Amino acid sequence: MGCRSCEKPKVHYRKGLWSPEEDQRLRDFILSHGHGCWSSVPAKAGLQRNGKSCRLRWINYLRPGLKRGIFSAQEEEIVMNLHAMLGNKWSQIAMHLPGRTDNEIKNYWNSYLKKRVAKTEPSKVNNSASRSQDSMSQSSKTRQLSTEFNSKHIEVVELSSVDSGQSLIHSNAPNPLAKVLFADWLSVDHVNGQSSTNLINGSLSCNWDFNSNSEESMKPEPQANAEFLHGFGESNILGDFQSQFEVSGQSSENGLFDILSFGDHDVIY
DNA sequence: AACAATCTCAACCGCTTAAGT
DNA sequence: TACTTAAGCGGTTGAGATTGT
Repeated sequence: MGCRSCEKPKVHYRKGLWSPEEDQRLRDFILSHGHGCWSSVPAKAGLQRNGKSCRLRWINYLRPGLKRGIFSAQEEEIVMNLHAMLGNKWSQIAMHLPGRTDNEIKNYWNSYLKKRVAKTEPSKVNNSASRSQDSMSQSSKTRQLSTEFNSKHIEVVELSSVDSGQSLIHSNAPNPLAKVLFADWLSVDHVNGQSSTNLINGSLSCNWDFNSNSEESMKPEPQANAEFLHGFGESNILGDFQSQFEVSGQSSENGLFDILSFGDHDVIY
């Protein structure tokens, strides 16, 4: 992973909250060039931030596909159930909540859900995260997690391997390209038949049906597609990717595009 | 109205892991 | 094989907002 091309200029990095200008610079840069090596992004984008800060800002705030706003009851339930099974594995929990970041889930848990759960079932909370549970009950519990977001179906990956400490994500040799691709867009990287995204002959298809009564379900920004997929330009992934989605020319005020709708919670960029 | 307490959430920190040299 | 470095993750912090007194 070492990246020789990454310069390390001795600059005094800015800290603290990001200004709208910084956001715009970072967003513009990544959408047109991709992030590549994060440590080189600040210099190239003209930002006085370190790469880590840029990466975090992108992932938690600027990245297309992020769903902001309050958690739905279904999302809450998913978080609580997954936390009961996984503990503080926020990134794994986030995989099952498209558009939510691990940071967001973590904050939501710490500020709200933890207290709520503690109030309702104190004894259960104390034990749940650290102790393995009956695998059969976990399995059935997991199936209950197949959740509908206001009639829009999301199938949650089965968690039957949690007891043994195995990865939550079923790995039927997923294509790493597709994995990165979707992880970048949506933090969803379970790319097998159990999940909502499928890998077919090296290309990526999307079966999400969050919004079956509209055409808004998946609309990656067209120009960003090509540039955003840094390092993937020579594969056929891009073409496949583009062909899978109906590309909309509609843009929002800030120059980005509607990507997803989740029931009542439309995501606007 | 003023202050304190509490809450929220963006961002930082430090550690671990993976991969390049 | 050891070293280096980027990326990822979870814990923590702190500023601003909100609520209570």
